[in-house]
Amino acid sequence: MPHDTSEIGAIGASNGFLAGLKQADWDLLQPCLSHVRFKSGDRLADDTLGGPLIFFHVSLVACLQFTRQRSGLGLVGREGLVGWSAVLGDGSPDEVEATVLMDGGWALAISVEDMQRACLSSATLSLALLRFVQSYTSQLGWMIRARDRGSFKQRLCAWLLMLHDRVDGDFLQVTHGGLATQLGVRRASVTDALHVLEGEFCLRCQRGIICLTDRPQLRRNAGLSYETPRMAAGQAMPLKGAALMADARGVCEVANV
Amino acid sequence: MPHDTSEIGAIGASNGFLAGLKQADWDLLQPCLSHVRFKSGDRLADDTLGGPLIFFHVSLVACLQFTRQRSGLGLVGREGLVGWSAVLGDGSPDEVEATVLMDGGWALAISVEDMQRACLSSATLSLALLRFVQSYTSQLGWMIRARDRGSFKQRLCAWLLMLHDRVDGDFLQVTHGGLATQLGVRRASVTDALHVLEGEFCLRCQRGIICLTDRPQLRRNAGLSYETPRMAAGQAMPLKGAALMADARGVCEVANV
DNA sequence: AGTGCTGAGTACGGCAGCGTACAAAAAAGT
DNA sequence: ACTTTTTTGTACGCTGCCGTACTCAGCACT
Repeated sequence: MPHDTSEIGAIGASNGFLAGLKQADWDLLQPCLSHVRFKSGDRLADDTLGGPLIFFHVSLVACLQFTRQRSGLGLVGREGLVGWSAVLGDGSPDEVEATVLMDGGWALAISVEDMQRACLSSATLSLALLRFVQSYTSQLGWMIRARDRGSFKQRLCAWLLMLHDRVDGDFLQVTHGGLATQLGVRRASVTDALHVLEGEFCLRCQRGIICLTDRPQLRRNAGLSYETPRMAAGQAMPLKGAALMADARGVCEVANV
Repeated sequence: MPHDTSEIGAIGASNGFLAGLKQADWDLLQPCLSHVRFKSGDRLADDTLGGPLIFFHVSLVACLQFTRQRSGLGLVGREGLVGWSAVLGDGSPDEVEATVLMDGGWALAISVEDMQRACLSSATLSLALLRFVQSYTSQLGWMIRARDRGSFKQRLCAWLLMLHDRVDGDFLQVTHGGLATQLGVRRASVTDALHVLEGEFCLRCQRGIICLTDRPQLRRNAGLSYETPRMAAGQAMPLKGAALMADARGVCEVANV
């Protein structure tokens, strides 16, 4: 579905990766972009349109996981893209799949061939891609640390905050069961931990919805596992609340985590 | 494979990343390389020589971890390099540090400026870098999954195999305590698990040394957490034993993991 | 109003891995 | 030969999270 380029141009600015590109690189990609709408549970898969695609998220959040595995690996929202590994052109099917988390989202898509062509013709574009993947590795790394050192409550807070950063408003459309899958624990564990957090007035739960009410307290709970990868992605992601970067250090010192 | 009569040329071929470069890219890097020797416990840090450096491992294995954190993130051996994040030039000090695992290793070093210059002038070089980082994310991802789904014994096997792949011979120069740090568990847990594996005749322990004696059995223990990231890195890493890729599927089916 | 489904609350036994601690054995230093 | 340091062996109680299972409350569809 080709679209008016001016429209896409305006929209491109709302994806962190695209917005961060040099003008020349943006000009390379823009003609190839089309936009696609998704709903919760959709997979950002290769075969949505004709060939394999890469998606730049505009208003959706996807969780990544290995195909057929249940562990969640990380989140990608409007700061980035999914499908990048296809650019390398091993031809092998992507071992990671992305699933849309909430309704009402959409993204800009580009075919893998177009992206490859663009990357091969622009080193700065390739490096921009590398920068994004680098921030993703930071996210992965901290997830590992969180599993080693942290309690489940900590990880839960970090995950909720990461999602919150990538969404408009304070309402997260997720179920306890969904969280459990992402975080690799029992559904009951999620319910319990959420009740604790509700007791700390960090959030409120309704059926299928979690409303964050006290971000600072959540961040204190989450500790570095949230702060660090957020800083890595921060340049490309509009931050929630004011002066968040500035007081990251303070938050962590208080929490001593 | 790039070739050259000079010493560094011959040596470059023994680093998986460098060996996989196109001739033109290799020509860009080669004049800037110098080699550096390390011993166990050294950090592959920015200030080893004058400025910040990137290291292509030739005969050493480094474990990555967040600075001042004890969780091990992953291993990089002669298939790759460390310090890549500096190429992106955020200027911020690398949040990840690399520590040399065993004695008698050395690497080729290049200054960050030289590497940046080379990457900016060659999209294929940048993409090669991206490919390596991509294989690293695979390693990280499977570490996460291993922590969610697997037992500690599984993770231990995977880690030993990953190290084994990156080393000459069957002797791993690591202590139980070192393993514990890397894997984020108690030293006693390592000792116990190793005894179990010794009972299965997978390996033998001496003081400070572990000798692997039954790789297939270890792989059966490790499951996909080892097989998959190895395939991702495999192109750049000389594989240990014969026909390893071919029977990966078989191993995993038997293990049902 | 009736039916069915998904999401959430709650419980209980079990176990893997933790924290801590202490001692023996092997290597290294003097 | 003696001391010091590092590495390994082993134990005991604890706890966070698991697996399972059953019930109840919202919401959708007819």
